[in-house]
Amino acid sequence: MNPSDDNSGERITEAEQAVMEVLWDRPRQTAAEVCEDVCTTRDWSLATVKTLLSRLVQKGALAAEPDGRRFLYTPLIAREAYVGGESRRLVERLFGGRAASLVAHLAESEALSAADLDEIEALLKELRP
Amino acid sequence: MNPSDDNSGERITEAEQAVMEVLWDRPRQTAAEVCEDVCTTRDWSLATVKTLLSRLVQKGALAAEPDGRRFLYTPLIAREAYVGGESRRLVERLFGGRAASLVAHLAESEALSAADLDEIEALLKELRP
DNA sequence: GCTCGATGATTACGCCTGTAGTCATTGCGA
DNA sequence: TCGCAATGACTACAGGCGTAATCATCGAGC
Repeated sequence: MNPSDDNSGERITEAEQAVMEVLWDRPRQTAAEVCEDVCTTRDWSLATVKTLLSRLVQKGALAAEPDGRRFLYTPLIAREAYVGGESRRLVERLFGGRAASLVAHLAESEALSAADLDEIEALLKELRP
Repeated sequence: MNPSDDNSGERITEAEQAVMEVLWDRPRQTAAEVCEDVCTTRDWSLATVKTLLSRLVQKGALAAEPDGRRFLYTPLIAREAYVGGESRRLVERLFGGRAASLVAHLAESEALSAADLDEIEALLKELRP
């Protein structure tokens, strides 16, 4: 089992993910800083960001480190873990847990470019000498 | 663009998907028949299944063909299209649209068994002669 | 013809989510 | 020291989702 596989219960929603992304990109930011980044792209108000930050702290996805009278927010779960969890969930839901089926589907539906195929092939070679 | 890419707006939720699955498996079933299948696995009441069927018809995901005083339900969107849509959405959300990254992630996080890797390898060979 | 059971439609309701306003506090500058 | 501006906490609220009860209807059998 991986550490940082803290997939403990609480789901992270799409809006929440947007907030996580900016903190994964650079941890220890204030609410205002996070907003500066995400409020432009998603057209949110600062209040919205604060709510999402609170919910994420409540869910144990973020740590809030006091810094004077405000907080610096830092992810407690790694992006790796989140991405892994979501991927596994999708594979489970849509392909009965068979990840190869997902790859097959992507390939057949032309979601994979020739370059993608190259990349995957290289990956396979690397994974087993 | 594929036909049956009727990804027209309306999202299908997880509960709804369970209903779709049994109709993808065998189309033209009544509410009672669908329930017979899904009510055991998900522990639902017939009423719940009927609600989900109604919502799916409303969303344009199912056709309701009158059969006497009841309906036979049939998927209007192909499972392929649904699976493709969901997969693309995930790749977009988590990997910035780069499907190869998803495969890489699955491989590195050991979500892919040796058998999976074999299968993918065979797939690649098949995809390009 | 009339009642009963099956069936779809309607309504319900609590929780989650997205989005945001307001309130209370508190550190900082004047 | 005192008021202000920044900040997190609390509250709000509409819409979607999961789950289900109830209602209205209609066909079949007596």
